[in-house]
Amino acid sequence: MTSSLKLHNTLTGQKETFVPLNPERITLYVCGPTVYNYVHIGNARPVVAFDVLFRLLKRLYPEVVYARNITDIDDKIINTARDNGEDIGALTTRFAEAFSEDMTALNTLPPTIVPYATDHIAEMIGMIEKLIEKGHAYPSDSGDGNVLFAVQSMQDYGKLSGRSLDDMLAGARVEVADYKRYPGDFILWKPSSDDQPGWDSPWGRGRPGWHIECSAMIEKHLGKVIDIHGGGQDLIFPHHENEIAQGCCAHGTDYVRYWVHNGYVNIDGEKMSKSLGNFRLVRELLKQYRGEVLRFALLSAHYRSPLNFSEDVLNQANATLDTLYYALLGRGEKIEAAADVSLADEHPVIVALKDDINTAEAISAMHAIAAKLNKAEPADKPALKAELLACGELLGLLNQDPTDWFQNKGHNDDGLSNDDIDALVAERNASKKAKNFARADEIRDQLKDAGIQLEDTREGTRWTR
RNA sequence: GGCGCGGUGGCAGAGUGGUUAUGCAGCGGACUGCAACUCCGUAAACGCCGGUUCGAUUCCGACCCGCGCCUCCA
Repeated sequence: MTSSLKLHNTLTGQKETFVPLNPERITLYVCGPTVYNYVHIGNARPVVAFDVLFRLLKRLYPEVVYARNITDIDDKIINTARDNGEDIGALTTRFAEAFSEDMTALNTLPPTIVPYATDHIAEMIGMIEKLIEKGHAYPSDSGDGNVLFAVQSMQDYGKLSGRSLDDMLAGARVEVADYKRYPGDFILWKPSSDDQPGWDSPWGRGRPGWHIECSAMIEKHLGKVIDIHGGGQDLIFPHHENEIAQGCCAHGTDYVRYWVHNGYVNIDGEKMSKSLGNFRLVRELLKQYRGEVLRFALLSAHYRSPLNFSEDVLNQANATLDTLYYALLGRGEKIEAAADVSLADEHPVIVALKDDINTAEAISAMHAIAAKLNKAEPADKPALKAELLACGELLGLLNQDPTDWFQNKGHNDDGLSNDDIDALVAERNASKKAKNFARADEIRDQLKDAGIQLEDTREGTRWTR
């Protein structure tokens, strides 16, 4: 009997055994970006975390359909385009591409489906009509073109975020507006002025509210009820709460079986956010650190814990990856990874990941394999190397050639080409042979000052940058 | 005000009612012309106060501190 996948479900606050609706076809949806600027490392956390879940699910089940949307209609987009004097379509295309590039640099697999909100306006309108029909939504009484969801029409509204309507109003931060019958009601459709993008609808020319696109795209691509819906904790309320309201009330069914939310990336103990301005763009970080370093840093803590982001964390991630890549590189001998090695169902790394995606535990297990690999007899190395690589594959790590890892750290600020270095290394070896250790050490120090380390192995000298 | 989360060794970060997390950094040793890598060994922690228990970092309660959501936000 193999252990089963367990996931923390925000709906119950418990770690639960994952029981799919249909074990032949797993459905996963993760909220993607609203494309009006570059994403920061906090935005990248769910993408990387759920990429690991996607990889794990693919290992455990025959088919996994993973959808991650692009929200390309939103007031922030409209405002940014106006400020830039840029066409909205050009803006959203530009940042959707940038997002895709950044996430590729973090070695995330492309989702099965990347639906765009503006390709699903008809589905959204259809869903809103259904909600009105069933008495869960209404066009505003003033006839101004707004359509609202009536939260009081839903028995257990607030169950995901664990709050009652009374609690929410007590916060006194809900927007009271005269087009709402109840202050907690939220917008499904809003009118557009002539200079704003809009689509014809039964309620006049307008555009969708924030939450409806996810519900409509989930129904179209994954079904009325899906297995797993992921996202950052800050989406629990109102976004996911409202998605539940829309999905459950429109379909008269459940909406999502397992809600999975990742914790924040913090800076100096505070949440990284666009509004606080304390964010670090993935794009900027990639100039200084390789994508794998960023990915490793994001995976070094459990996905639900806060992750304090700092230079220190990134440097440690880099050093730790060095250790793992050294094991793959070997002590100068060539190690060919054995072919056709697959991890046992109860392999420590798989067991760790099945326990609510415990990546820290999985990485620890990888270190154990690396240590074994370092110590192993030559005959045992190919299998261990293959095992370590297979573990890395599950986590989306260690997919580079070890020599490249050490020689191409991405920042060649030493001004030396690989050929220059090879020439100096050759000169040093000649000096060593002539017992001219002073000159040999001089060369090594010179290279060291340039950030290049030398290692003398039985198979010759190798260098790392 | 309502609801919720967390405080682990220098740093990062898992986990557990009683025996090592793990990694980075440190220290000692082996290897090396000297290094680096690797190996062997080593030190160091569970916010504070009570309670339950033979025994608590792990369970319960209070307290202190930090953070988050209730508004756009991954």
